[in-house]
Amino acid sequence: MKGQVAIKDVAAAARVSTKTVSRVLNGVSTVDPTLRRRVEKAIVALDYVPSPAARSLRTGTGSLVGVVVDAIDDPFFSELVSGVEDMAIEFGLDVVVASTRCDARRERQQLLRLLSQRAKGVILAPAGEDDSFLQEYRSSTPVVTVDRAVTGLDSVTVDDRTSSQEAVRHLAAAGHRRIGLLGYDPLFVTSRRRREGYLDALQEAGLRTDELLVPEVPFAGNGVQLALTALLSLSEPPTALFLANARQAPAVVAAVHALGRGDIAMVSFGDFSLADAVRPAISCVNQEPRLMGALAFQRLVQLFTDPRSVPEEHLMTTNFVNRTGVEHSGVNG
Amino acid sequence: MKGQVAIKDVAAAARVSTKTVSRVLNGVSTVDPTLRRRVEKAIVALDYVPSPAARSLRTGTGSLVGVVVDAIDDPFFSELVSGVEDMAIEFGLDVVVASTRCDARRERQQLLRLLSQRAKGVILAPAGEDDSFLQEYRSSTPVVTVDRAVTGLDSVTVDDRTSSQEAVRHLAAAGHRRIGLLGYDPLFVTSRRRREGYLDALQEAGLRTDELLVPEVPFAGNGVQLALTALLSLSEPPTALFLANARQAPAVVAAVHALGRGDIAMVSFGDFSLADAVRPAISCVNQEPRLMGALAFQRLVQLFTDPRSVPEEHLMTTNFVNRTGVEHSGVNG
DNA sequence: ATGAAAGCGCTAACAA
DNA sequence: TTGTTAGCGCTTTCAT
Repeated sequence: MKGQVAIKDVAAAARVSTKTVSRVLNGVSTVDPTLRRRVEKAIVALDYVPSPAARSLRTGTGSLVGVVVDAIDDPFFSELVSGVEDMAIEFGLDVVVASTRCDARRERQQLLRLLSQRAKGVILAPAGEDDSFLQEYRSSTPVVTVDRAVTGLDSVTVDDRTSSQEAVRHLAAAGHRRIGLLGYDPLFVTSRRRREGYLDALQEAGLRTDELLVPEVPFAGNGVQLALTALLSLSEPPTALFLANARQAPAVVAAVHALGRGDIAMVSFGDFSLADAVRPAISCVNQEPRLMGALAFQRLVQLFTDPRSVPEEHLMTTNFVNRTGVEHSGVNG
Repeated sequence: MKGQVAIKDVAAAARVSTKTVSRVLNGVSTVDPTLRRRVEKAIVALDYVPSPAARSLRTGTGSLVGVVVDAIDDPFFSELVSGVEDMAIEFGLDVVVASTRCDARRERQQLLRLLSQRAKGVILAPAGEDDSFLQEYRSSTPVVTVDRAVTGLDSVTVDDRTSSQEAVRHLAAAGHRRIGLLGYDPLFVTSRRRREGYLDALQEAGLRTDELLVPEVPFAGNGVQLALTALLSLSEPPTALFLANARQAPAVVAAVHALGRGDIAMVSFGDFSLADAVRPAISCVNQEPRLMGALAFQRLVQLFTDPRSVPEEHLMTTNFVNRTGVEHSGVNG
């Protein structure tokens, strides 16, 4: 518990040099089994724990992995972080979290902090558009991007466009002809892709598109409610909504219910708690954020051993959780 | 960006000693303004960033703050962590997250990791019952406990008993005479306190207590569904439920709806997403996890300067979010 | 296969 | 007020 014991104490106790202890610690195979045994015994006896600081100072890289996301209290990202942590613990690495609030400046600041901490690697949900900064950053620290891809970097993302098309297709198949898209923020690639998928589905179903049904809603802030009421007061209001932003989805659902418009069908990109409990139940594109985190971490580990490997853009498949029938089992709806 | 510049480079550029640079860095006031200026200029010019590793090695303490909680993907804790992070960023500290999964061994392991990292302080939601370990730990690292108190340690918690009483009182006032308590796990202090508050409210309303209405549900795992169906199949089933565990609350709500029993009134300890959107809407005891995190951090900062100050048990007030009327505005219910 | 010595970047003592 | 020296705990030459 004291943590005062240093490598030299272990060396003394095992009557070897500090270097031999170091070798044992790092699993160097060219150590005499007898000595190794002595060292291991001394380590246990003294309750020795190596100092990450000293190691980091010497080697230039430590046992910290950074996870930089929009916000850790966003369920999508908190699950993702949890997935990362589960993996990290297996590799004996610690997870430093940092949120960007979708602010490029803050993102930069957080990344630089991690750089000064000599983080061993970074998992990042990129907010800024400044790719050149990331490219340069990448040259000193392995980076794997999640949720949103950046060309030239490793990434783990989902196929936003196709998944969205599939989701909207369900609404069209249910007979809806006026389908709104709520949560479109052109600032984000994902958002733009989801809009494309939405348009694909409309075209596929032979429905005409209508700009009025796709209001722009800033990702941050709570303009969703406004956009929703605007949508509903159109002369030809939508009968169904595609919620393209998992973060805002619960707010929209709540607002829809508060307005007493439970008749409006909704499908969401990204699952969320109680999506199956509201009436009517809400079908979702399931992104599996936890798995996304785990995959990103695995890729990061590969980059540790092979930092110059050619960037991989891993596309995860999504699965559509259809809750169309669910509404009939309740007493409501 | 290179991060290769060390203090000696700055010293050379400013034509002072490294110690003077160090003084400027640490805001020591006894530095000649002229020299200070020169140093600051050099720092900017060289884009110098101090090495936390070296500093930590030398001083024995670094810029890392640990947050050890049950699970970071639990909305309560992810909000709490977010509150901590917001504060930490202001103090130039980094946040390391670690989850315990309510496992005492894992908690211990995570705490020891943070110890070896020489974390400057730890915010902990204690899972283990081994207080003596924590007391000893405390002697080397400042610790502030959240959600659950440990005697002898600083803590930020809510008044579980009184808050629960208030919540259950609302159910009694609505005319319910058979009120169940779901989510009781005697392993946790909070859980026991909430049960007490529940009993207080029953007594206050002159309702008889019934052990059958308070099934024990292990905190981890998903025995809630089973407990729920057991409750509902009693000869005298409850007409209302007090959900004492925010984590399981959404699952219970979903199950209740899946069973088509939207007629059952529910009140939850801890607010959750869409509690206002389900029908009937669910009133909640609001714990303000984000504020809890911020307060814990503030206390931690005090402990940095005064590590031997007498432990404070900060009790946060909760506010009851009454959504009783909400159910009438929807088309359902 | 093992060890001695140097040094990573910083700050605590001490000296000037 | 400022600088010099030493050393935090580890790993990396380089010698043995």
